[in-house]
Amino acid sequence: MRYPPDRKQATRRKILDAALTVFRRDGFEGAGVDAVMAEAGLTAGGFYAHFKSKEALFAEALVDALTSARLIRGLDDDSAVGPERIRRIVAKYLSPTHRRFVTRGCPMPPLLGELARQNETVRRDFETVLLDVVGSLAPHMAGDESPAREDRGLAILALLIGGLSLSRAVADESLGDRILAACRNFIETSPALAPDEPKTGEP
Amino acid sequence: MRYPPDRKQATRRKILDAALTVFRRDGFEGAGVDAVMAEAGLTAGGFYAHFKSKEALFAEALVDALTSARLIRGLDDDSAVGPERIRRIVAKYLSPTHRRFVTRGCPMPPLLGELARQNETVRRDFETVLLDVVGSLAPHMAGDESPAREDRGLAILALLIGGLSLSRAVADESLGDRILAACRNFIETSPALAPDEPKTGEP
DNA sequence: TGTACATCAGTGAACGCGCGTTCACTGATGTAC
DNA sequence: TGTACATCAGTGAACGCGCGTTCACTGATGTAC
Repeated sequence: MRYPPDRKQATRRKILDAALTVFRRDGFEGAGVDAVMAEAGLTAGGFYAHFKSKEALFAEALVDALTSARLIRGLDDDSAVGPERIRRIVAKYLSPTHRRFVTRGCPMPPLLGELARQNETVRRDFETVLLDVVGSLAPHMAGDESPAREDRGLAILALLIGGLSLSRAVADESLGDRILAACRNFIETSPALAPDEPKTGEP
Repeated sequence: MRYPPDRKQATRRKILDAALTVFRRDGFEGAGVDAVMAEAGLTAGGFYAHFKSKEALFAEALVDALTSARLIRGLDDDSAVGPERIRRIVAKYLSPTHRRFVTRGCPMPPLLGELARQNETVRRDFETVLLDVVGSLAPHMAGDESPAREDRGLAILALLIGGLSLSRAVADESLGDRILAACRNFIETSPALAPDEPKTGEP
């Protein structure tokens, strides 16, 4: 190789990161290739040396983001195990801070609606990472049976996404925070975080 | 008045209905004024005799849809009262049928992400109807205190929206159905539908 | 070390296209007498 | 009842604009000797 591939790889990464920022802020249809490249400090023409199309970029950026989703995988909370870990993830996910910083937050709330309109290939890629994320959540769920814990993981994920989406869609910020608190509380009092035994009296 | 206003009003309604169909299917940015008017059996030019802009149409269509949201208000289940009513709404909302028919379903899952990017006026309009919807849900919630019941309504709504959104974003339909079932089950076992007393042994 | 040449990531102008919006018009529906 | 005129909802062509994509090019980074 006459030319160091590291350089090109680094630019590709920059585009991928820029894409995530811009997509989360303006949506997939709302964000232009120009805007993404400008965010990466480049011009639009060079884009096609790295990606086949805007659609291909979207798929890869989304998968990339979820693959290394520190927040939702609880990577910063790995000291905690079991329900306590879920609790911490939920607290961070449904926080006013996360509500405010769309650009650096979870890509699912701003993009899930548009994703549902994408072709099957993109959605299959997403599906794979999603199951992987749930798989990293499940072991910490209360309960014995493995499929039930995964299902609870899916439900909690749905609640996180729906709650954050709702809180961002309303105009009043304090209502937004109230929605977040309501969702946090709902999870807190759910059996997903309760002690294992289903039928025990109070101590 | 020389010209019957009923005729114009009827056309306006047709555009509003068409808009909802097209917006739910293609999103706000994805749907063109041409497509909306075609769906209504009209041509694009006539649009501006009814609405100031595409954005104004979006706001009005969304509010209109939620104002008369039969499904989520449980208007077809008014025989049931209390938790049983919530149960029925949830079962319908998180059903494979609802997952499949985006075009005639709740407008929030496909449009919430884009709504969060709209200006404050639109979001304030949405906020008002949202609180009204929650207000129609709350009285049927388990529990005594009124604000707590509203909060549970908000959380359940978030879970409905998130669950349906997730189920539509994955490629595999059976996984979609599994997500729905997981969310239904999560609500079913939550204290929101449980009997009032927090500390009672089994009968 | 120095010079000539090769590579290729990134530039920027150009393309065709579809969008939201405007506007002169048409023709069906009404009123006047 | 019939004829002339007025209204105005809806048409369809046109507009400027920004989009995704293409492509001839440039110039920095490398190799050859």
